[in-house]
Amino acid sequence: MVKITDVARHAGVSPSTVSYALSGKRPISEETRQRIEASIRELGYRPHAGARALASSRSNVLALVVPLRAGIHVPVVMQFAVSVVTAARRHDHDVLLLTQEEGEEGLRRVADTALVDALIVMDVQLHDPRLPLLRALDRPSVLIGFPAGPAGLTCIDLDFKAAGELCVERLARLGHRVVALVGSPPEVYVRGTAFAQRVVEGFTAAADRGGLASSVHPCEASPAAARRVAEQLLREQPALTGVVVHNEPVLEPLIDAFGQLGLRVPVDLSVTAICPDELAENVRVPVTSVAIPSTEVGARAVELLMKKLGGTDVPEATLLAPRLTERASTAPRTLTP
Amino acid sequence: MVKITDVARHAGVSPSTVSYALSGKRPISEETRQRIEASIRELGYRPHAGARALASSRSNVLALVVPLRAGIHVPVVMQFAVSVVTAARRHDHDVLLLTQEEGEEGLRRVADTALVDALIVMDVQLHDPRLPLLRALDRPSVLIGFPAGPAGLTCIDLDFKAAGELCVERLARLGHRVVALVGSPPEVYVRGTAFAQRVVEGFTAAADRGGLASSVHPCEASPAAARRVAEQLLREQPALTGVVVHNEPVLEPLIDAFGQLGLRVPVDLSVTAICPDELAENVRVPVTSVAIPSTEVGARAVELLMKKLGGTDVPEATLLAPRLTERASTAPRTLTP
DNA sequence: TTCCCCCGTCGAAGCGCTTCGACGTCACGC
DNA sequence: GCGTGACGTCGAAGCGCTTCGACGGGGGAA
Repeated sequence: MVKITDVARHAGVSPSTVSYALSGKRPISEETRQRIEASIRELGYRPHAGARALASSRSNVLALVVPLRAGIHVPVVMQFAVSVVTAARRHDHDVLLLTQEEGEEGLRRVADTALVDALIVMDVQLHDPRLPLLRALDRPSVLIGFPAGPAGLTCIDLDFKAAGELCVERLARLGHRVVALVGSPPEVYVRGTAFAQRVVEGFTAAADRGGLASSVHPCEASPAAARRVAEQLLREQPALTGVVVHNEPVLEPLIDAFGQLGLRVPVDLSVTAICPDELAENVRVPVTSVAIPSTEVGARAVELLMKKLGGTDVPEATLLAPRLTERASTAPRTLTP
Repeated sequence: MVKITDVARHAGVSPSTVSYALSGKRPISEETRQRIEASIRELGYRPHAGARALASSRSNVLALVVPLRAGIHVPVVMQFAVSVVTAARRHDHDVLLLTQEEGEEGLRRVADTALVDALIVMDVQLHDPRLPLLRALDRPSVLIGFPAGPAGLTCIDLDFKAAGELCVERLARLGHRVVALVGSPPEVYVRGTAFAQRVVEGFTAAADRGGLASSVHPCEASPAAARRVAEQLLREQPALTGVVVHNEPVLEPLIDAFGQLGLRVPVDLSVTAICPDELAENVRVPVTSVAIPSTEVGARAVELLMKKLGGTDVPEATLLAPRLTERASTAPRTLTP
């Protein structure tokens, strides 16, 4: 293994000079720097991560805690993880993958052993048991999602409430007066996943504001459940013409079910969704949707963390404005005379 | 921060004794060990990962390289990643997440800086540019998937060839004489992804062996492409009664398309698939399938790596036998008189 | 009883890097 | 012309842990 002393000897300088040339923490003459860089290349030098971490008390590793639970859409998680890794690399950091399963103990472990410098936590619950720990930890963290009491924490997410509102407003502007929300599986609400609830809030608020009749229907992530919900909607709200879907796996089955029940999208029924663009585009009828900007959230989370590591203050809350893309699943309400 | 010397003082022993008590590399009397463990708990001691890595030249971190490409089924990757993390934790290791994008340079970096002790590489291509590097690296690695020349490497995967055979044999036993394989998107074959090709090999070999008429059809991952393939199959092989699908996103759309073309599954057409059980179970018609055992592959990959790290020899190739689960999509061929 | 060896523990020497203080040199201002 | 910084570099002191060699003591073999 080639070490910093080898480089130093080869370049005719002291090890500390090599270190400073690498870190830029002290001025080094252009000429010396060139010589050092040449030696590094020639010898193929790579600083030892452990030694560096020990001496500098910085590991240049971020922890990313991913959820495993039922009812969350896996591709979104993956896309998010990839964007975190990519963003982290831009800042010369790596990413350690932790599962939710490890829980608080896992967070404490990687933080206390100085394995990581900072943490990103996904799938935050309204009353997440990890919150006190994250507040107490000496390492900065960023949460994806908003808990009930976000004070003292840094949180970022799509503004799901605004997303819910946006979907309803879109339908209202198209003339729809009776709308329904097909939401996440019941267990997601039961455990208090913030984003699911916020969609409901936004949906309901916008419907009330606009004087629309509305209802909310949690739905299991199966085609059969989708079918049941479709039947129920028809039975209970025969005047229904607008549906908002916030449940990825059910989007396509639901549209199919409506079709089989004699409701054509968008002729008889307009559908909007909150889901990844990729999904919205690949349904039989491309769906007007608010995108889940996982890539942007991931990148922004890393930026926030880097600022915090650098000692800069960052806002406690970052809400990304929803953007709705018009596709083929929405149309003005057909007025029945 | 509480360090090993603090624990040592508190327990009335020397730091080295604490270290040995922790690692078990030298015998420590039961009584002393108890005292040390009590001190550790009381003081909340956690060994500093960097210091440990520096002194022991073991970071206790594994690198996991995940693919990002088109045509691979994301939930499988995620499930695999989670199983690697879980298995690694059982061996007191953590997992560093790398993206394919980082390429060879990324592998070299984490290996040469001693950030990781070993590597797991997913989505190996037949002529993967990373192979020479992996052979040359001083750290052990395990590949998920088999390249063209696996000598000197440790590889593990589902036996996709056997899986292809199994699907055909099942159809043959049910009396089907004309079969087709709907495979991965063309680009997957173009770039030489081994597992896709092996399915084709197995499929073709078994069909030939059984004297079945067969054809192979790569297929884009979109409902429209599925529909086109279905139409093409009907046109070109009117006697077709058995289909093997190795393309997750297309499984359901394909069955739908057949339905719309007047072919009922399994009455007119038997379908088997190679895909995650979770998907096979959630199609309109639950599909008889060979599962992709991502969880098992992940866990086994970690075990292999641990053995290699421990100096034990491991087999170069580990092929997991395919297992077919009978569901509703297969039936004996209806003999037309 | 004596010798030897093994058990349990200690002390010290690093692992490879960063960082702090120090020092010489040069340019600039007064 | 001399003080005063700033610049560029060096040496040494760790960072917290593991590990090697050593050593005292006790038990078994001879």
